[in-house]
Amino acid sequence: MATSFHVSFNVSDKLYLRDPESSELGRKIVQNAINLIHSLGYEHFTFKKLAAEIHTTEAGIYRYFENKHRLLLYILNWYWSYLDWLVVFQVNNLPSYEEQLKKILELLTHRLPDDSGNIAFNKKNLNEIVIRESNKAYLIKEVSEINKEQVFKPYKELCAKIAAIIHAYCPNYPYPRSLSSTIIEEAHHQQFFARKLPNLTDNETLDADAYAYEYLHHLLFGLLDSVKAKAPKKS
Amino acid sequence: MATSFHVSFNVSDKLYLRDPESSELGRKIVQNAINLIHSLGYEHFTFKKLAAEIHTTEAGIYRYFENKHRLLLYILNWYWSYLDWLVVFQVNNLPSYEEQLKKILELLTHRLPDDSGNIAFNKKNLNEIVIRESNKAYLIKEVSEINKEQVFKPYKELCAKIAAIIHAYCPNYPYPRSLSSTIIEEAHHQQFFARKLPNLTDNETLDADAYAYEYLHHLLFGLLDSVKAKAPKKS
DNA sequence: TTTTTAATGATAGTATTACTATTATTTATA
DNA sequence: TATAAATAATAGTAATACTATCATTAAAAA
Repeated sequence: MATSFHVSFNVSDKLYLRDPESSELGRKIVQNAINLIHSLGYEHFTFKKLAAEIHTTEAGIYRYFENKHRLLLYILNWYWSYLDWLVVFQVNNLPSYEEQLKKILELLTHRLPDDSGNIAFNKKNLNEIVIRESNKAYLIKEVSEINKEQVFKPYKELCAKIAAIIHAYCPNYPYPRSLSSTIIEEAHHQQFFARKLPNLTDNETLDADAYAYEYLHHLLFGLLDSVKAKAPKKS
Repeated sequence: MATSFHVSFNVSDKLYLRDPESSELGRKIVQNAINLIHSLGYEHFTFKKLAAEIHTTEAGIYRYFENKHRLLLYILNWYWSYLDWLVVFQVNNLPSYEEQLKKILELLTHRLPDDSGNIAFNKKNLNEIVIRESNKAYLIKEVSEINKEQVFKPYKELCAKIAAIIHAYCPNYPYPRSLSSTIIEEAHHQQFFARKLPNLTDNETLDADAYAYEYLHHLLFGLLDSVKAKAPKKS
């Protein structure tokens, strides 16, 4: 409500039954859900276990979220909205599109910066559940129905924002949105692979996040610069 | 056993309790699982529903597979092994590495060819569950433990095979394996997005599979050719 | 301050899921 | 023909994914 950037953001009110930002219990649910999904994995995470963790009851959590998928979506929407906000405030004012794209790669491959505002969530855990669980939010049979409820809006907006910068950097590139979604997805996948299934990557020495950055940097600029070179400025 | 390429392939025997290729019931389980996962979605798919479908009992299915995740892994391993086989027999003999890579993109973005052998599975359904469900096989907390049981070997081998062709086409490219896994993953994601969340892509006119092919073709060759151009042959 | 409302806590209960166990029956093999 | 192996039929358990009810507490309105 206030102009402080606090947290509600764009998160669709379709995602919850009662706004978890509006109460202490609500905030505890989300905070602890992040940590519990992180430690158990989404499949083994249940409302009953979460309730035990925060000394409330299962029914108490059901008053806030219809089911655990909605809660996951809520967390991811928060993350996507927050990244979007970071793009607006930490990226758009950088002097060149190249710098902007580099900064975006950094944001996508590294955990959320610590400095930023009054955020109660464990950023390391949040980052790791985004990497491991975010695909489960949309790779489902019901994707088209829930898409009507705007629950992917923050993801689409983030994707569009990055696509716009790609387009600005290289107006001739014909697939800015697909490249944007590819960068987002692979920022997560390549980190996951580098950590858990390293044969699927070429990493040998770097941390997973640094590796994903290097790889995507090379891919993004290799591709875009070659397109720029082929179709030189008309002016 | 025979040299006919039938189906058992590389699929690790850790994946099943009793080999589903060894009996009529086993084959029915896998065949119908593909169709039922396709129509219900992995999350709503249960052994009880599958048992009803093929007029057997839940316990009967548990004799073949420990749980539905193992069954999914079995199906995916079959798919990855089969693709690997296709790469060996339909790709490696093509006259140029460029042709080979194009053929691989075609195989990754289009459903399995109909001609190929005595395959009882519904290829359209198989292809669609690979697109929608394959991430759920490895984006899990227990990935490292199950990885020890070799259950991702076919995926890694496929990835390595494609990486080798990428390397042959462009020896200077420093990330052939990551690019290979990216191509595989995005062949599926971009198709899914083009169908279900089209704002995440730039597709307007093509079928999802054709779009994914075009996009990845442009990405792969745009990138590799620019690397080739930068570091010309030393000979 | 009292009244009303809203949120929470405590408890119970149901249908489905994810299994395991047992025993009888059928089918294949020795 | 005996033996073993696979399947069918049935039952049962613990956990999951919810819904419902009612008492208590805290917050807001009168």
